[in-house]
Amino acid sequence: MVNKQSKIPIYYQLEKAIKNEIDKSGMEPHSPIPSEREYAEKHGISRMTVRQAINNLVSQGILYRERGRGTFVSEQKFEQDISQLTSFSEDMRNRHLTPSTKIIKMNECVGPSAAHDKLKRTNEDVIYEIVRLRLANNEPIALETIYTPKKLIGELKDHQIETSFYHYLEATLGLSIKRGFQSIEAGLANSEEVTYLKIKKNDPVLIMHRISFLDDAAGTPIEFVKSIYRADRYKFNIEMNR
Amino acid sequence: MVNKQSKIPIYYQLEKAIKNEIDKSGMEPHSPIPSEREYAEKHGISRMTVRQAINNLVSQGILYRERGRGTFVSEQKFEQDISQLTSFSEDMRNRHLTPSTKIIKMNECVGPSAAHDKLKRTNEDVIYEIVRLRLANNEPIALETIYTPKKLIGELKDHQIETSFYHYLEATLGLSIKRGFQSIEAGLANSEEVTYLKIKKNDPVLIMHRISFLDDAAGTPIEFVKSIYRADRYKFNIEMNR
DNA sequence: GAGTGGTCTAGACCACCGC
DNA sequence: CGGTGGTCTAGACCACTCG
Repeated sequence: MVNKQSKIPIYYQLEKAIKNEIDKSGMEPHSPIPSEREYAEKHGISRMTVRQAINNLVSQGILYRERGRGTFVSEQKFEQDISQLTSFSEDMRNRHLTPSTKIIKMNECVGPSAAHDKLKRTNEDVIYEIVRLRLANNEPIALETIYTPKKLIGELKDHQIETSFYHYLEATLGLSIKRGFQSIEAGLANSEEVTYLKIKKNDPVLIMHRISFLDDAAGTPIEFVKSIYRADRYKFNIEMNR
Repeated sequence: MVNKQSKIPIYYQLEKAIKNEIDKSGMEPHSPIPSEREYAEKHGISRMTVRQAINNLVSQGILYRERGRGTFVSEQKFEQDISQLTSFSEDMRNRHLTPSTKIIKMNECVGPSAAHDKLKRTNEDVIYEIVRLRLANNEPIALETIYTPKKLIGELKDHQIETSFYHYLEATLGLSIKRGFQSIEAGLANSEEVTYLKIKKNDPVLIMHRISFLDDAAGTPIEFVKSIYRADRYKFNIEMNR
């Protein structure tokens, strides 16, 4: 029930109440909720206020309207989760595979370099170069090179990057990643890649570049990554809206 | 100026008018637009109607509000446009290239086939198979095969698919595409691809598969596409959120 | 205090759907 | 036909910002 004396806006109370109703009473997708006029009368509020509550739920993808028919519970609640930035480890777990990591090498570099440029660092800044072999169910899938500024990461030990780098950034350092730009190309494996990925010379590979940015006002670049994926073991899946 | 007699909703007219104002008059980010009451008085409409127009622009990321201060032009206009489903033609224009198309062949097929399965069609349904060579600045970029159900598309003529298939679906047929699933792999060019794309045997290529769905309640599959991109001329760019 | 956006009311007419 | 959501009005009071 909504409380008209409360400082909390009525539309907001109603929004939460409707959401609760759907979750608790286990309403099926495509089943109708009461009409706007019913809600208005039941709570003794204006229909426009009811509409504001329902509008919010519609834009959250929880409800949908059909003119002349009514308002219904949506099927998919997570329209926002489309095309999410994921780490290799998360990606593999989504595919029901077990990720693991083998560190090939770790260097500290000063500029100038492409990585200094991409990460918007001065040439004096130290940047880690970390090369890791990524495996799924113990099969090599990708050879990955991460560049990340020491100033933001601090001293790095091997064991900290033996699992998920994203997890380390987020859980241990408390950094929050906001977004990233990826590009995906095709190419042929070079001799180093052939060795680590256990494929043949000139086998096709997917080449992924990514720059990720922190969720701060400046949108600070936090990592620049180049990954080489075995084409016979990996493909990118993307859901897109129009 | 809004027309109160028009069948087009006032809020929608105003929404477009404000958007135009911002684009045309080259308003800078963070500069204020007129207040809601000003718009209401100027057009002789209710403030609630003005709010509906502005709300839409806010949710599109074009404007932002600050309580007690006003409504302002946003910095980034296209937060929503992340990872958008785009046609080849749109994609090329975004890259400042001129797209063109050469139709290789067009068949009508009945099932069973993988396309019938993907498009959720019965074996009796006729499905178009359209093979097109896609060029940018007259250079071959991709060899594309589209499967689309005749039931939804109607009779197809060559000239209707010489430009953008999406444009034909949307502008001519009035179909609205909601979302699509894409996968991106790497592979080696086969002899047919070599010929059309003017590359060498065993050159690397990007293989893209896509299924797109209509914006109806059922989410009807409207196209299943396989595209082979020249790896030396094309890469996919994706912006992702976390 | 004047102006802004945020919330809310109590109506109204319309287009559309399903019976 | 009655019920639905879509649009719109002409007000109102509030919380907030700024000079």
